[in-house]
Order: sequence, then structure tokens, then C-alpha cells
Amino acid sequence: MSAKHNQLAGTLTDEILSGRYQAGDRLPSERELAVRFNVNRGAVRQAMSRLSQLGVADIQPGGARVSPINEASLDIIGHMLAATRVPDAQLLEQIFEVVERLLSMAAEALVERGRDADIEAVRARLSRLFDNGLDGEAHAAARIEMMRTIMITSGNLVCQLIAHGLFKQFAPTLEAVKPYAQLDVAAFNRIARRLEGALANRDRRAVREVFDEFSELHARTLAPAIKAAARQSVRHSESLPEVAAS
Amino acid sequence: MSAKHNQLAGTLTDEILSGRYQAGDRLPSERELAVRFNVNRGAVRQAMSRLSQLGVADIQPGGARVSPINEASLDIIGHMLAATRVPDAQLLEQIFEVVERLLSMAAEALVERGRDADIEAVRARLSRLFDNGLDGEAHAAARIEMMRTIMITSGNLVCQLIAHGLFKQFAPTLEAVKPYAQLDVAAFNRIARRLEGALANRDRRAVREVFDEFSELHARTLAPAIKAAARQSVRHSESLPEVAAS
DNA sequence: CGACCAATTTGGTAAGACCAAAATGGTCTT
DNA sequence: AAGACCATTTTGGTCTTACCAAATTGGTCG
Repeated sequence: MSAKHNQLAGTLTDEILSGRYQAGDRLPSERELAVRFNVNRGAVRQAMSRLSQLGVADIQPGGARVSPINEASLDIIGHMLAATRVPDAQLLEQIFEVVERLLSMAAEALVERGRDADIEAVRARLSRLFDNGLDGEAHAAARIEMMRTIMITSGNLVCQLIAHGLFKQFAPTLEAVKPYAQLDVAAFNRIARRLEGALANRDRRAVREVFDEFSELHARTLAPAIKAAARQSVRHSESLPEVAAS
Repeated sequence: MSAKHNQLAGTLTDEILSGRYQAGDRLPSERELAVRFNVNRGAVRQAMSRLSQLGVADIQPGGARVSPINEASLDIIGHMLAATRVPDAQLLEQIFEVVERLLSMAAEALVERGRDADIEAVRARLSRLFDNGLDGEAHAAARIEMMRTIMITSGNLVCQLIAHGLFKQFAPTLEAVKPYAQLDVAAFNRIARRLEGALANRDRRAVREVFDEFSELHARTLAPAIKAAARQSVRHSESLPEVAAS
């Protein structure tokens, strides 16, 4: 069992994200939350501090108010993914969309300004994907490793931070998505092969075309599978027990 | 004067970002920091909590260690921008690079899946840029408003969160960059006009070409100006006074 | 009906005590 | 002399209490 303030922060975040508290609403006072959840006010303060840093609540002397969702930190993505047993299909697609763009950007930067050694490193990662001995899980891991390598070798810190943040939040959800995300490995490897060639030739235009095709492949295969699996979406967060009002 | 724990968090973050503490190094204990900066340990804990959520330090029972920079949160960008009087040119370019990509993505999503009303909204923002009555500052503000509108109407939450986070951290730096960032308004408006047309026709390919040209324009004009200004880069953070060791 | 002001509520800070996990340094064994 | 083991110390984590300052609230007066 995690610490109380973590649970409380999760509970409150979930309630806000679920619409229980609308943007602009006042949250209960710290003292009230403390008695309601039977925890110390210090724990409530830690939880509130977390909400504040997460950007889901604006907390000031006099009271705390819920912030608009689009003013939050990137870190709420993890909460939104975990809020339902099967992650929200639309959100997953949005994440993939952004990641693909940044990947393309990183790869193009690599081709234009990267060192030969870095290009070789990415090509090495790509080659592993062609290894037919890989089962589905190993292939997925290799794909992620490849993406990470591209992001890092890009040299763009902003890109690295975004990618790391998204991957970190996405990782706990991987298990839930895996059964449904039946990637067309053959098609993927065809594209990967072209990427490897484009990198070898430092052909930026070709790199971009490859990633465009990857986007199309993804939209054609992954997205529908996830969307279909999203039927049985059920909330499953572990809330902190609430004490009945006297 | 901001609260002590904020100052301390800033001081420690700056010291970490500046290399005073390398990744993997142990940070001084909370009690030691408390006496060194003459603050309560609670304040130190709040500061450390902040470092932890910022992803610059991994804090565990037994001691806190500095994390690798590329595992940090996006929010450290603001610190890095503010660390020097003139923001780091390379970092600025990296930010612009990412923003341009996401803008292109958002605009493409808009023409592919957006509602007519949203497209109209963006076109309205674009039209304001053509108003010759705008001085440099007003034009810059209109540009930012346009970007924000595109991001929001894209419907991609991840994109919105990233954009909001970057803009929020970039805003305090705008003042420092302004004098040097002499944008070629005429060239920019020519591109904006083409974007407006591409939006009207819902021509995705044209949208992308426009943003590619915008990237080139930016690389040709803004980047060199910023880079030239970066000569006199000087640190200017307000550190918490440190108590001399007895 | 509105402006104004005092009492209350709310978040913010500080201080101290105690707990559990980790790191440390010594000791013993091999 | 090197390594494994263990008790001590250090370190972060939690809880409690008290008090302060700002914002809200609700009444009062003009």
C-alpha cells in the first residue's frame, strides 16, 4: 500500500479527471478533506501540492479551484490512461500521433546533423527488428528501444524530455494494450528496412516519407484494434476509503 | 520575495542544471541543507519534493541522488531558459523545432478532421496578421494567439498539454528574446497567406509544405539573430543565501 | 441596493518527535 | 587480506501541534 497522500492525490485527480469536479469548482478545504478521508492535514497538503504541480488544481490562500484540463502537466496522461481498464482509444491515438511526429523530427535531425556513429547505432537497432527469431513481445521491446535511440541521438533535449515522459507514463499501460495491438510485423519490417536505407544515405526526404507511411500503417492496423478493445472500458482506480459524515 | 522552499528548490535546481552536482551524485541530507540555508527542514522537504516531481533528483530513504537530465520533466525547460540572461540559443532552436512540428501536426489534423467552425476561427486569427497596423509586439502576440488556436482546435490533448507547457515556460523569456528576434514580417505574412488558403481548401499537403517553409524561414532569420545575441550570456539566478559553515 | 468592514475560514509556515529503510563502519569468518 | 555479516548511525517519511497571513464570507451601515 502506497502512502496516504499518494492515494489521496490519485483519488482527487481521478475525481477531477472524471468530471466529478468541474473546472472552476472549489475543492473542499484541506481540513474538511482531512476529516473526510481520515488522514492528517499534512497528508492532504502533500496531495494538494501534487495536484498543483500536476496543474489540475490552482491552490491559493482562501481555497483551491480546479483548473482547465488543457492547462495541466503532461503527467496527467498517465492518470488518464490508468483511469480505465482498457485505455481510452482516442487518447492512445493522440499519443501515437505525437510520438510519430517527434520520431520523424528526430530522425530527420539525425540525418541532417547527426554523427555517423549515432546513425550506425540506430541502424543497428533497426537490424534487430529483422531478426525473425523475435516473438511479438521481443519485437515490441526492440521497437521501443529503437524509438528511444532515435530520440536520444537526435540531440534535441525538448524532444527527449517529451518522449521520456510519454514512454514512462505509457509503460504501465503496455500490458493492457498488448493483447489487442496486433501489429503487422511484416509490413512494419518493410518500412523499417526502408528507414535503414534512408538513414544510410542520409536522405532526409526519404526518412520523412518512411514515417508518413508508418503513420498510415499504424492508422490501418493498430488504431482499429485498440478501438475495438475499448468496448469494455471500466474504471478501476483504488480510491481512498471515505469516512461517512456524522 | 517568494517562499523559502521555492527559493531553495530554484537554487538546488540551478546547481544541478549547472553541473554543480553531476548525475548520480548524492545531494546533501535534508538536515544538512536545513542548517546550511538556515531554513526549517520542512521547507527543505518541500523543495526536495519539487525536485523529485521535476525529475531532477531521485529521492529515497537513505539519500537523494541527482537524476540524468534527460529523465527530467518538461518543466525544467523554464529553469534552463531562465538560468542565463540571454536564453541558450541551442535550446531555443530546439523548442521552436518541436513547436513547429506540433503546429504542423495540429494544422493537418484540423484540415483532415476539424469542424468548419474551427477552421474559420484559425483563418480569422491568420487574417489579423495581415493587418498592417500591427506593430512588432502586436504582431508577435497575434502569432502566439494563432499558434494557440491551432493547437487547441487540433483536438489532440497531448499536443495541447505540450504546447501549453512550453508556452508557459517560454513566456517569461519572451522579453529577453524580443530585441534580437527580428522576424521578417513580410516573408512571414506571405507564408501565413498560403496557410490561410490551404486551410480554406482543406489541403493537407499544402499545409505541411507551408510549415516546412516556415521552418526554413525561421532557420534563416530568427536562429542567427538569437545565436548572435547569446554572446553575453550571463547567469542571474537569485540564490538563497548560504550560511557559512562554523 | 451597494460599499464597506470585521469575523471566520482557508491555505502557508514552522517546530518537534518519532518511525522505517538504507547506508555505514566495524567485526568475524574464511 | 578479502569477503560476508551485523549492529549502529544516518537519512528520508510521517504525524502532531501551533500559529500566521490572506481570502472569503456575511453582516452592517450609508
